[in-house]
Amino acid sequence: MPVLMSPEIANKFKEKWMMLHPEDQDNVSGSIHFDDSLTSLHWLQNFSILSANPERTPAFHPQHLFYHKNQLGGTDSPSSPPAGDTAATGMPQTPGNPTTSCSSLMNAYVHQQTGHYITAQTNPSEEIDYKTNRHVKPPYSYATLICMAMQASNKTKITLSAIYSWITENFCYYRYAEPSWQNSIRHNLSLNKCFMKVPRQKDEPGKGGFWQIDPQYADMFVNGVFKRRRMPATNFNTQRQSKLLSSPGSSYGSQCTQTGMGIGDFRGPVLGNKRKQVFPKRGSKLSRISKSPLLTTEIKTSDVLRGDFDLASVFDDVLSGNDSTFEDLDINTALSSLGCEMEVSSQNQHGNGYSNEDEQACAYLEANGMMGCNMEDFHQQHHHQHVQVHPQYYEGMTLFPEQVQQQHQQQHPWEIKEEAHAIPLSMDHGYGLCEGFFSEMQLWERAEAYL
DNA sequence: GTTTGTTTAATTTGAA
DNA sequence: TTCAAATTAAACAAAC
Repeated sequence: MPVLMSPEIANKFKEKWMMLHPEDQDNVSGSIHFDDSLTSLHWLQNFSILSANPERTPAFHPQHLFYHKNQLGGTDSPSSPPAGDTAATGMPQTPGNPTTSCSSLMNAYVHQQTGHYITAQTNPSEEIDYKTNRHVKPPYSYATLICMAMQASNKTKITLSAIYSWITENFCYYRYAEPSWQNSIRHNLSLNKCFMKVPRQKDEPGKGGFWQIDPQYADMFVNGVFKRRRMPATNFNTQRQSKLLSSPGSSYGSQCTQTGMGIGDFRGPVLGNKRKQVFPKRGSKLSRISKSPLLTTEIKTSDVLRGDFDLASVFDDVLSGNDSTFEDLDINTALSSLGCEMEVSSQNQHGNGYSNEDEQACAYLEANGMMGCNMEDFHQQHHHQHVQVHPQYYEGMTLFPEQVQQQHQQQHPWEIKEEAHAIPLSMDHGYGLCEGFFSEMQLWERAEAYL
């Protein structure tokens, strides 16, 4: 049985569970009881879902509803879009913008196709299959597509032609579209700071170089979704910039000031409507590694702020009976993983956690950049924690810095100047981090949907 | 000649 | 409404 604390929640949850799993009735009437002392969710009720900024909601995974893993030549391919990717331009947005709230996503994410909307909850089978539908432009930005291709390739670098191939293989639209999109891809690779070119070795045959995601900006690609557009300048960058600017040797501050460090942070600021190159171009692309904010700034961040653990998915799993057991819903264990007993990766050994939401958001973003670990490894090593993790989350999910290090060593030749160090976190710190984390993920709002 | 890569410019779109 | 991200188009050069 799940261990839920708040009696009301527990009872509601129990009712719902019993509707779905009447076979467990015996257990309930038996000796098993709701442990009210160890895994209380009372604290959840203190979180303000109103204050949570959906734009910065790190933990919600729309793939949960829409991102299916198909197999095509060993690569991942999407069907319907991660709604968090609002980078779509070819795809008409719904009046109720799917990015505006988690609950709207949860309850009635709608996708427009040929003039009518699809409600995922009511009829998920109507998801658009972009792999076969040549008429609907995938609602992914080019940057997202590039990242998808890179990620699907399971290699650290990928050629332009491979990017083309992956896109055409997995998105029918581009198979028949005018080839101008390839120009846009190239343009994106060149202009987008997130991508860096890896020159081909002299003895390496072939045309052109390789491309990879600049680890400095890897945080922009989360769970297959390229974060989009500017952060609110006032609540994201202000403190961060002051810190970064005061950080010796870091040029990050001057850069992020330009655009708020949103994804698609193209090189050079925009003056009026014209872009003007200010930063060192081409030649400096490869040298950016050394000035990565991920590697030079003081806060290496909290894993708990990563947000890739989607507690709601656990609810989903349990309620859908998707190979889950009640043990899988051991919220307490999950919370332990997230903070209450967690270790925090931080460069700043003297850090006291995060003083406000901005810091948390920044830390979260930076954490993402460091978190490229293979979740299968993670799951194997931490299965004892009873945290059921959706397979589709594996790719981007990381909770433990050692996996990051391992991953970097194994798969990413990216230069890591400084390694994150795990430091013990006190309960107070952990609680505070938990609070920040969950206020961001609007967990309560999601959990409420089940009650 | 084709592909790849860079750059500029204009336009569209979305968030604040 | 404004600003900036994202897209689109195009020109050009270098490499294959």
